[in-house]
Amino acid sequence: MKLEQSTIKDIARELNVSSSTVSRALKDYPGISDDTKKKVKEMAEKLNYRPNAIALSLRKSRSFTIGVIIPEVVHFFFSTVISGIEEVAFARGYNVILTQTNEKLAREKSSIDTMLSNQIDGFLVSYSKETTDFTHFSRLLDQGYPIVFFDRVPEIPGAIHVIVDDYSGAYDATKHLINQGYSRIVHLAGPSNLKISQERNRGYQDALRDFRIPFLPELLVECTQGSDEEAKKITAQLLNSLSPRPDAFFANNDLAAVGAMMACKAAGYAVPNDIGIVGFSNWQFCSILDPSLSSVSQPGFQIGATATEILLDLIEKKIELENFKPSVVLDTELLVRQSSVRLEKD
Amino acid sequence: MKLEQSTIKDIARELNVSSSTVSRALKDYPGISDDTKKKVKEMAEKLNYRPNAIALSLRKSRSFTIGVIIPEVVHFFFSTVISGIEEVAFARGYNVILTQTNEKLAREKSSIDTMLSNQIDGFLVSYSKETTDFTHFSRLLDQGYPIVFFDRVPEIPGAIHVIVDDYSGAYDATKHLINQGYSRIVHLAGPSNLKISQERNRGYQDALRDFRIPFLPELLVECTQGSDEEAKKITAQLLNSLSPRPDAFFANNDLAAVGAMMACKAAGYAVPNDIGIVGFSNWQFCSILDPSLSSVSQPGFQIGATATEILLDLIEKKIELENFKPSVVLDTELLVRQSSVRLEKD
DNA sequence: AAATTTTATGCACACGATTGCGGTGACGTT
DNA sequence: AACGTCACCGCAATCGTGTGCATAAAATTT
Repeated sequence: MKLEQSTIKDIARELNVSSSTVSRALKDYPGISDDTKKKVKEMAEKLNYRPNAIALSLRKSRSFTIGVIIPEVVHFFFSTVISGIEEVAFARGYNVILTQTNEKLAREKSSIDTMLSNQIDGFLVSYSKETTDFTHFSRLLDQGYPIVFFDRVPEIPGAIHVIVDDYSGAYDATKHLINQGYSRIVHLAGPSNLKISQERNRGYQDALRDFRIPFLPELLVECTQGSDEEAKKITAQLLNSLSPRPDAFFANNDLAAVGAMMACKAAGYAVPNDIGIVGFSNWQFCSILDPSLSSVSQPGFQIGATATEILLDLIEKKIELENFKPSVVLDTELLVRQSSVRLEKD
Repeated sequence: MKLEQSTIKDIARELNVSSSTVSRALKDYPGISDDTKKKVKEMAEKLNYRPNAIALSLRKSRSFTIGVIIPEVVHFFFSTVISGIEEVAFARGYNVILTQTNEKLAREKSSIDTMLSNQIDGFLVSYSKETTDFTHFSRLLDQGYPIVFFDRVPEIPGAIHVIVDDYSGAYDATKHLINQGYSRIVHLAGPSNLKISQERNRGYQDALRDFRIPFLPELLVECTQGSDEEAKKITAQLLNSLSPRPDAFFANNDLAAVGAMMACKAAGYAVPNDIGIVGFSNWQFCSILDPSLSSVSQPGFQIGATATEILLDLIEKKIELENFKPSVVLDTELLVRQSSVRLEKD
């Protein structure tokens, strides 16, 4: 059914030359007469010749394809990262093959396997929440496969990281809330096995300490799922049980911040006047909420772009793993909107 | 640097058998003794053998990879579609290679080229806004390449479509607004060259007609960009210039609906009591807005999953192009939330 | 005119896996 | 002893491209 793709041999047969001549002519090798070069190229055009990348991959053991492994696609942050990856890869002539793990370790491993089978040139990875053992990655590194980790990065030797400055982002957010006069600040934290969660937590606590606000363990709550529903429940409960009540929420992610905001409204508190809220990630919806949500923006596109540039440089040996600083930290930016700025009154 | 992958030949050499025997043993071909099968498999395990998918692709002229071409990744709807695609492809043992066109025709064509080079087994396409000529697709179809179009689909012979029932969705949304007592209903339409925009427009107008509400051309406005900013401006202007003012907005997409909502609030109108609003697509943020936004939900995941199932069936010749109905229409669902339901009062 | 260099091209093999066909030995049958 | 059968396995070609080496023809030098 499918029409045959024409090959170098077809061109060769048509022109009564050898296939090696055709190959060289197409690549403008020296030692081929301009005359035959012209003829070959015309015939290639005529036969609608398209080089077979698969054959080339086999020959060179290179596929010009990079594999991307992420927890999930339907996530604003990750989709912006993908966009950055795709952009750079396309510009430099690489393909992107994508898999999502849905936060499952088994799927992470199986994705790696099929990608290895496909002779992928390198990996871009943000690992799943289930992943606590990293030997499947370190083995790859030992074998010399280029890997660049982003966002969620493991503590294994030789791994290159592209991350954002979670610590500073969290520090700035907390500091901002303090400056706005909030003092009983809850941190809705992320899963404690993720380094990003730890860093944000650390930023939160350091800011409190620097401004001489006591850290109260009961104001630190882990939201394992990170959904708005979960945060809503937790917030409602906190507002009920704590006395005096919290007067601000710094959430590990925007959805949790939204949950907190909904719970506050439902409990009859005004945001931002009674309770201030700051999120993390700067999802698209932050600016269209009412009140609009202050959030720490992570440069997703830039993360993807930077990670890809580094990976391709590694693949093309433009940089050496040995003398490369292991992690790139991109700046976060606190975007102050309505949800954390007390209005003029009293 | 990169450690050599072990091949069938390595196993063969190690065991003093031929590579064909190894190949057959690994695949449990008949005519190989259980003894050698066992030995081969053990050695494969020991050498950490992984089949080279590239070599297999070359031999079979099949890559077990499908190409996905979409306008942009950072878009809630498309990201859910991708998720559906990835899920089905993974389950059936296929790889997904992804490119975004950023709505550029040139990029669409070049993506097709590199994918063809990579011997892709089939295409999943939602074409760019710039695309008005479809010969680059029909040529592929003529050559026998399986293509399944989704969401944005061209009117060319032999093309298979997976779409949602835009007409009914728009009809239902408009009908709902009418039932709620709104009568001067603006439609913020999409680019008129896209079929989805045309269908939604048709649903809007038919609903008006069926309920004997005159269609007023001045209430039909095209939002070419589809951003919240654009819709905000347009809405503000409409509220100012029209008399009597509009009392409802049915937007072609959720972002536009949000823009309309913001403009209404800014002009001092209450949503939903003064003005009702319904969006389209049911983006994640609809439920967390205040008031929450009614919207027509498109089953993005299911679109991706269905399109992929059909494509793989075509690839594997489980179905024939000839006797297959050319388009699958998935149901939309109107999700009624606060923004379009008048509160008890008067 | 002979020797040497240059130019243009072809041959053959490699990449890794698959597969039709043919070969080899063991065994049983007449 | 001769032949057929069967289980088991290897040879070699194939997919499309690239490349080191050889080679023939042409151009240049001596």
